Amino acid sequence: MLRIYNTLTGSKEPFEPMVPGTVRMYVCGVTVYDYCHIGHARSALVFDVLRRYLEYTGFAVEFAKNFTDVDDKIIKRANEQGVSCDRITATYIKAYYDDMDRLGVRRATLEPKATEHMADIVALVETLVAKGMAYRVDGDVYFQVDRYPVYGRLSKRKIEDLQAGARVDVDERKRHPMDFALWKGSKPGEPSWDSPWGPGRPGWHIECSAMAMRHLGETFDIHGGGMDLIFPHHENEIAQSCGATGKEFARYWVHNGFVQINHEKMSKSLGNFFTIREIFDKSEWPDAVTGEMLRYFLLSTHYRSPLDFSDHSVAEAKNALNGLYDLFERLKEPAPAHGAADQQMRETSMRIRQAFADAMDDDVNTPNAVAALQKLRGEANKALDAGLSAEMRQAVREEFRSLGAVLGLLQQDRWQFSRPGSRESHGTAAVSVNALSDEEIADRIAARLAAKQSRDYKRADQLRAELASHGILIEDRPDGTSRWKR
RNA sequence: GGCGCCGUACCCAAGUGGCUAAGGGAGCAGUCUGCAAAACUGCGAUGCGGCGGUUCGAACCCGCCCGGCGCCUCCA
Repeated sequence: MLRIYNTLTGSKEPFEPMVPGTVRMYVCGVTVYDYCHIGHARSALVFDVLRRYLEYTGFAVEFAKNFTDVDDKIIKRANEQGVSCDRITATYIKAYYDDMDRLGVRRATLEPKATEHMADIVALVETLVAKGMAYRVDGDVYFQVDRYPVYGRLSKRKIEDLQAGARVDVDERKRHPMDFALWKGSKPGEPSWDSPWGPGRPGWHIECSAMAMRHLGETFDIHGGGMDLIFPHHENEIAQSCGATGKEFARYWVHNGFVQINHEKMSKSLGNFFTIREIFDKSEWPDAVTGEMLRYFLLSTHYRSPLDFSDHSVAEAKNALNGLYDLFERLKEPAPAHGAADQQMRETSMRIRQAFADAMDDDVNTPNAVAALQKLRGEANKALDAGLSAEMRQAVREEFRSLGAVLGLLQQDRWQFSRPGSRESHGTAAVSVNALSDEEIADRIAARLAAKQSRDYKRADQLRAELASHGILIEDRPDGTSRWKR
């Protein structure tokens, strides 16, 4: 059974959904005003993997991930570029999908947008006003923090401490410095929607409450996001949601750690961030970075730990992945009907499947899950030396496929993995310029084989060098034939 | 000032009271090979930032110290 760390209680807890067999989870998505960076990638990946694992263990998952498409930063960006907010959000939603597709992040089952839930948002604010938990000031509506007595229970802060440490300019109209906007009256030229308090737009926190409740119910299972959302965003979501319904909002709060650069948080102000597309587009053959490499890298650290991004780390991920794909090539070799190591391999495979599940059950310990996969690689290579039947080879390949699918890894064939120009790259011509066709490669390999047979090793090495210059590596089999890889 | 996190081999990274401290990458040596690649085998922390303490027993618990970081303000 899955045990997961719940920020609300500060401990790992056995995970049991409210409705047996179905998990309802909500994850804070992105504000669509710019390209996603690796930090966004990590967050998306963590919850993508959690969702995949829940499905793997048999749950149906209702997974909502929102797009924040009304926001100060969007308005600012639109004004800077002299285009509409809709134009900005459409552009970056498209970019988001492109990036996520390359990372292999699956679509959520529900992807609500704030602009499409104004009625829900307004209704929720009205409820809070009616209950005396929110008050109106001019065209704005604020949530009154001290009307929610357990405010601070998620982030373990006391209102008094916050007050003492507050560095933000306090809006004098607020009754308490920590009160936050549910509804903001709009200034001329800003996008706005009608409301009982005049034209305006929602505050940042209210949209998530309204959309989560609309799609998943007043109480649902998992709510996720980056660590930095614990306060104030998720704290405020809890206050306004629980304040409105009198019920618990999300039962398990899950937060992922940051991606860092040289041990510092990536941030725009430090100028040390990398966008996902930049990493893909700047990398060049033969060191091209693929989505799978980034995935492997991001999953090789536990989701709650900080993780340092560097080219070196991604290269290590690539090498680790390489060993796996080399094994797959071996598994494809012609094989006899019976193998001496079949039985042993079958048992090993089962044992590792269990180890993999144990790792994932332990608060989604992907580094251990990956280690299990690597362990299987070693065992499979050994079994191959001892003798594996064609059937068993296929079974081993299937094992990698099914476990890999939980992490979103190992779903490709070697060829697709190491040839970014073919499938991963989006219209990059550079890679294919000096690439050889399969036929040309086959011709040269045949020529080399002939040279080898006539003991003309000089010619054979020459042909191998030529292929190498095109990024083709030759591996000779024991029987004298060769396989190749890019 | 408040709340919290991290420090494990050359690098990345699991392990959070009790078998020889996972796994990967890099390196070195060996087997195999015309050579190479791949694969396999072996080597690699008597020690887990430091010093004390608790315990039969600690990388894991407690205290202090050193070093690094995060949140408290938009932020994955």
